[in-house]
Amino acid sequence: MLSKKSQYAFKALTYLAEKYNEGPVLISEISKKKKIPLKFLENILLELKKAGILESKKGKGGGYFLKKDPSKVNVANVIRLVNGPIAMLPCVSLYFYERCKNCDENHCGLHDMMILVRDASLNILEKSTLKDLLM
Amino acid sequence: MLSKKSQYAFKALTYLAEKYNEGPVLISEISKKKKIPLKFLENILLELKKAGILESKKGKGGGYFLKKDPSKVNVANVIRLVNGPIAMLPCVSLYFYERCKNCDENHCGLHDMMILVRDASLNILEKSTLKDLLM
DNA sequence: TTAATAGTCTACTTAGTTGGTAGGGTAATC
DNA sequence: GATTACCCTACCAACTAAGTAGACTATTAA
Repeated sequence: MLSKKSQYAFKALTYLAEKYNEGPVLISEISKKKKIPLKFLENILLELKKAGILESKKGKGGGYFLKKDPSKVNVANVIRLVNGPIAMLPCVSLYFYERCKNCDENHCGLHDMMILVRDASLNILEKSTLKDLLM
Repeated sequence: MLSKKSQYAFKALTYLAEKYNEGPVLISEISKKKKIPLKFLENILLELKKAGILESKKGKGGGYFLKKDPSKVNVANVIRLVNGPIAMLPCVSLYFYERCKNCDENHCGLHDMMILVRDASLNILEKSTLKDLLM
């Protein structure tokens, strides 16, 4: 399941996507409009900035804004960043791989099945961008 | 991600699937062969029994065994039972549905995308059984 | 019929994560 | 140079995951 943090992140990102190229948006505005706790949102936006998805401007007239066009921001990457692995097992994760203990990956039915599930999910998430989330 | 508990459950179930129709198997045997903490495994097997997946026999010569043929035990159901929802959001879950707060499901791009992901995953998990996990 | 066996139950512990809050510091504009 | 608004550190309560302890109960073979 996606954490609340992830859901907040997507709400904030879609809000910023709607206002792309309209200049910086205040944290407090996003917080109010999307009903996200202000200080919690601060952390999330900061993290997104450090990951290169958002950009910010300080001082009067400052705020946050998307660094790239919404159609260039990949949904799978946002999930990995804020929520963690997409795969259901560490031993089938592409970005958070960990070897299985007590289990030979070459002879594990669960392993193989989870690769199928991962690829089915990624097939959708990797192709989707922030733009696709707008309605 | 699947919890350790879920991974243990699948290891135990596949072990029992391999020994289907060979009579009851001791918790201690499964624990030793699959390297699962004994008391933890006890809880898991009991839960699987209460859910109607396993059957048990007490006393000498007792143990646990599959109630149905491995090809009749659905992987998706085991995950729901031991791990919880398969969907990435409560508002798109079939068995653990919860309405979204502050968000209209009919006008939410994330909602729609997560339905696609859910269906792609279920398409694999609902069709798979314990038999498919054997190698 | 009783002793050994083996599952069942209740309760606890410990560590880590989630979802926040508080409050001050620092940098950029007007 | 004051104000604005981001940035950072720390803290907290509630919950979940993972595992442990120990007693209890039912079965069955001798």
